[in-house]
Amino acid sequence: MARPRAFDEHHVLERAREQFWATGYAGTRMDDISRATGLGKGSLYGAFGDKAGLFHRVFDDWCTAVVEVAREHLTGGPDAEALDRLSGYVHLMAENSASDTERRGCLLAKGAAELAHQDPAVAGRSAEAMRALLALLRTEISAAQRHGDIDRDADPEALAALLLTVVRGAEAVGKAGLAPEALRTVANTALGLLPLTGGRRRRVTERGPSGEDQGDTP
Amino acid sequence: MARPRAFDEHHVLERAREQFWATGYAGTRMDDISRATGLGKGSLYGAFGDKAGLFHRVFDDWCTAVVEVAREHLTGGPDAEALDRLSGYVHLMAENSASDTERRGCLLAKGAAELAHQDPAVAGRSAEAMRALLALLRTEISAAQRHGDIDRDADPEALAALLLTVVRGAEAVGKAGLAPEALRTVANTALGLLPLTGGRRRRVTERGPSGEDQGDTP
DNA sequence: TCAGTTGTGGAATGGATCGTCCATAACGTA
DNA sequence: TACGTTATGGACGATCCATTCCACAACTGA
Repeated sequence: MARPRAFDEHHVLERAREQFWATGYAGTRMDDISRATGLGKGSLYGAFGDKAGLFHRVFDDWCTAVVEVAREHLTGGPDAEALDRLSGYVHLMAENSASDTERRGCLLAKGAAELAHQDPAVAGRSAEAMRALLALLRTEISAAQRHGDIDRDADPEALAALLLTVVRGAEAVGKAGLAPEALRTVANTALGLLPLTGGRRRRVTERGPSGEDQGDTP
Repeated sequence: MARPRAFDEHHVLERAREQFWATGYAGTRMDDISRATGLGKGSLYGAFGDKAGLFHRVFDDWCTAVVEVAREHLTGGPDAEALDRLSGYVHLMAENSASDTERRGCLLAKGAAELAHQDPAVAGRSAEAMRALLALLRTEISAAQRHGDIDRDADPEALAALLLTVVRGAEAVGKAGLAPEALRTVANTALGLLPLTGGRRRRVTERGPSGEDQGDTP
């Protein structure tokens, strides 16, 4: 009963995200979102409460997506390929940061930077995402250790925290203006320094034509 | 001739920085700054132009300070202590991020996150700071290689980029909510994975009571 | 001491912005 | 088809905010 919504909520959130992503929370006007989505203020406020509510919804969805990407790339395969999955994920994230020529960065980082200090909901949600990413990385590192690719004596929690820091750090330094090639190098360097065992051991930090791919992962 | 300024510019910039740091660029009102500094609008605009000008000034000073801290910790010593200087710097930065319980993060990261996409001045200044930090780290890594502490075959540029990413990444994940102990661990892990030589080789990634300091640097 | 110049604080201004309100539209149900 | 309910969109009100303006203060040089 009653009139049904004429808009696709998912589509509206997507447009709203574009706005918040480009100009931040405080820098985005509800009129911008109204124009970008084609929705009138009445519908916007009726559906999402207020500006903060809309942002929380967008931010929450983004955090979910970030963790989901990690989950897709890191889980669901044999231990024998765990190291390749880790490598693939780290390279993918570095490539994302490197190819972000517009310097928009990641909304998770941007939102946390702008609001974590003032908004407990944002602070909590971003912290939850960090914990989830850390857990996914730790699980894969343990898998690679089980298969003997990574030194069994290494602390998986510590290595996971390092890789998470490298991935998020690449985003940060990329946004701050470090050259894209340098970001790709960072992924190679970090992966090359992991305490690998036997046949997996490599020396990706050797001098040479910089930025070349070691060919182990896309 | 003419009436002299009654305020200390340095002091005013300090207070303005506190405001921008806490609430970001768009989230800070000139009234806030007027109240925080005790300066009337007339003086504020007379001295700094407008809001953007004031922010640029604050941001520029902050970037200078960030690079200066690195310079103080990384330069001016014998090659024999280069590795210790690197270790000290990375630990210091991680500790800074870990002890930032208010989640304010670093103004360099916060400003770049909010404005790099829209403001070329901010984008340029942050990129310049990144290049300067990278150069300082590379120089010290080369010094440690000359002295034989770090593997001479390693690419100093790549290792510098990695350490920069770890340092800035620690700030980012800390702001996003990763546990402070994890940040301290990250510094140890990253330093422990550097391709050290002979007597300098350590195994800081071994499992054990997590977060313990290896005792090599404050 | 007087004139000229620059600094100071806060009121005033004009435009932007969040959120509300309301007349109307679109649907299910009786 | 008539009615109750929810959606829509844009005008509107109240506030906020960056910037300007101005009357006055403080200082220097003559």
